[in-house]
Amino acid sequence: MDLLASNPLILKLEQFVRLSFEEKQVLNLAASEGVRQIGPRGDIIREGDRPQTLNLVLSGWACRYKHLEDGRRQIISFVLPGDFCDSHVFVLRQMDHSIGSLTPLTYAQLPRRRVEEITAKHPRLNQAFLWDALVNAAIQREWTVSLGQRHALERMAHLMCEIFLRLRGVGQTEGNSCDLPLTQAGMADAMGLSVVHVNRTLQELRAMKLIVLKGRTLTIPDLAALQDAAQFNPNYLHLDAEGRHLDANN
Amino acid sequence: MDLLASNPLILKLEQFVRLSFEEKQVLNLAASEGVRQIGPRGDIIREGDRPQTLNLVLSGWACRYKHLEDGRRQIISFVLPGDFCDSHVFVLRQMDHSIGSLTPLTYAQLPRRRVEEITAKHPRLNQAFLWDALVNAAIQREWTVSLGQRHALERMAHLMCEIFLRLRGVGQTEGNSCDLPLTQAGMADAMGLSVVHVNRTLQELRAMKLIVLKGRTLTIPDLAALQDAAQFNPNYLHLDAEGRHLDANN
DNA sequence: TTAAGTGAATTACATAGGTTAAGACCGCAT
DNA sequence: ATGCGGTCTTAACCTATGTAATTCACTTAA
Repeated sequence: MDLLASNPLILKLEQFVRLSFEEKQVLNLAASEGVRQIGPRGDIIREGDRPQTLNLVLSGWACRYKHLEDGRRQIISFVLPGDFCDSHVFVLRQMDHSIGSLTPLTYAQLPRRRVEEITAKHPRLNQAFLWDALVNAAIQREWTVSLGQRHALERMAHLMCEIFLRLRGVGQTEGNSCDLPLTQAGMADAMGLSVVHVNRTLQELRAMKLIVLKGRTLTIPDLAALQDAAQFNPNYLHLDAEGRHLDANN
Repeated sequence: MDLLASNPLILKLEQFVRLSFEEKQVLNLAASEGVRQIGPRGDIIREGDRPQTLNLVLSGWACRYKHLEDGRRQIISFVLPGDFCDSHVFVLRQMDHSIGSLTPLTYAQLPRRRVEEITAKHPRLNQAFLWDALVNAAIQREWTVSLGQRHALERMAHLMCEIFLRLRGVGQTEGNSCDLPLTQAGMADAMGLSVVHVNRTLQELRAMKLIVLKGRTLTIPDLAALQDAAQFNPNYLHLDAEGRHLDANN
């Protein structure tokens, strides 16, 4: 397995800090232990669980979600390759939400002790994990803005910009295309819209030539145009080049 | 100043971990240095800023918010007494949102070095700060659920349950009443509703006898009933008694 | 080869919530 | 006391989005 070149966690963190060879080795080792697989529509963790491991997604998509009592469901965020399922959970008693797979999923299950060991020995990795957690918080804030203020069309366009850029950061895009393994029902749960309206909105985005969506493949012919339609400002992803200030000493 | 008894940060953190006398002293000292005041409707930090200090709210309310280009505005979260304005910001380059005061505000401005010193010397405080940050993330996730799935009435009821419980945790309630220094326009910006609809919804909550709202005082005659109306489950605030497992050794 | 299941698309209709506008109320500065 | 700006309230009307139901395409499984 050629993890050295393709470990999505490394690719992601290197958007923030250049890692030393040793640090990369540590991450690769971690990502090769305790690897699990599950099919689509499975739960990795359920609300109420008290996980003693940290899960790192290596390939496939998952999502955080929460059900209301009457069956309504909200997808809270997408967990993409290179993302942790439950960073720092050890501090809280129980999960306050569930995490489920949207596609077949490969993930590494790291025991608590292993995580603590890595962060203790490698302060810069620890720093990078913190950066990652802060970016996730920023994404969650941006979802608040989308759900609160953006109309259906803007909201969908915004989500697609975000997903495309996040996937690009972990080497999962090809040109202006990427995978979008979401059903319209999935999009609906994520955006707080009905399935019918998701469909309408998708048609509209297609008619405007802002997206091409065939099967599970999303193509964005003109990213700048899509960003405009979404009022998308990438600052919250904190990918600014200036972020690369913590150079490794190798 | 009798901070020992009333420092809201200490009150909040002690919901999670019992602090030693020394740890409390450290927090009190921090909260008494560099104290600032500003009036209502001022900005403490603006999107794009690169803060070199950490602000701790001692009294009054603030909010995180973001503007869209056409003037729409979303309040992303409320910053209450005992809350940090910008935890861990040092890691990110720039603020991706602004923080403004909703009332006259007192806050302590801690220089970066001071914060790093405290977390380095007092691991349990560091742990408690982490708990706090994780609870904030959980609150943000719950807002995602509210904005995505809950109808206006549930959403308003939910917000009021949350605010009441958060304020109770820092000793800012009296019986079943608390301060609610929000205009209806403020609520609208927070809940993604129009002012008119906030007004309608408030009338409805009043008619159902779920809340009494006079001036800036909110009274909740029957918290359980309000929670029901909101489908409110407090688990995401992580206040479970079991959380008190990290007892101090004093 | 069919049957069953899932996802996409489309139509007709219903409604929660938005918009605009106008009064009423209240504190405050002159 | 007067006027003024902020806030709340209400009304009339409008629209973005939801609901329900149907059809079509495609896959899988027997």
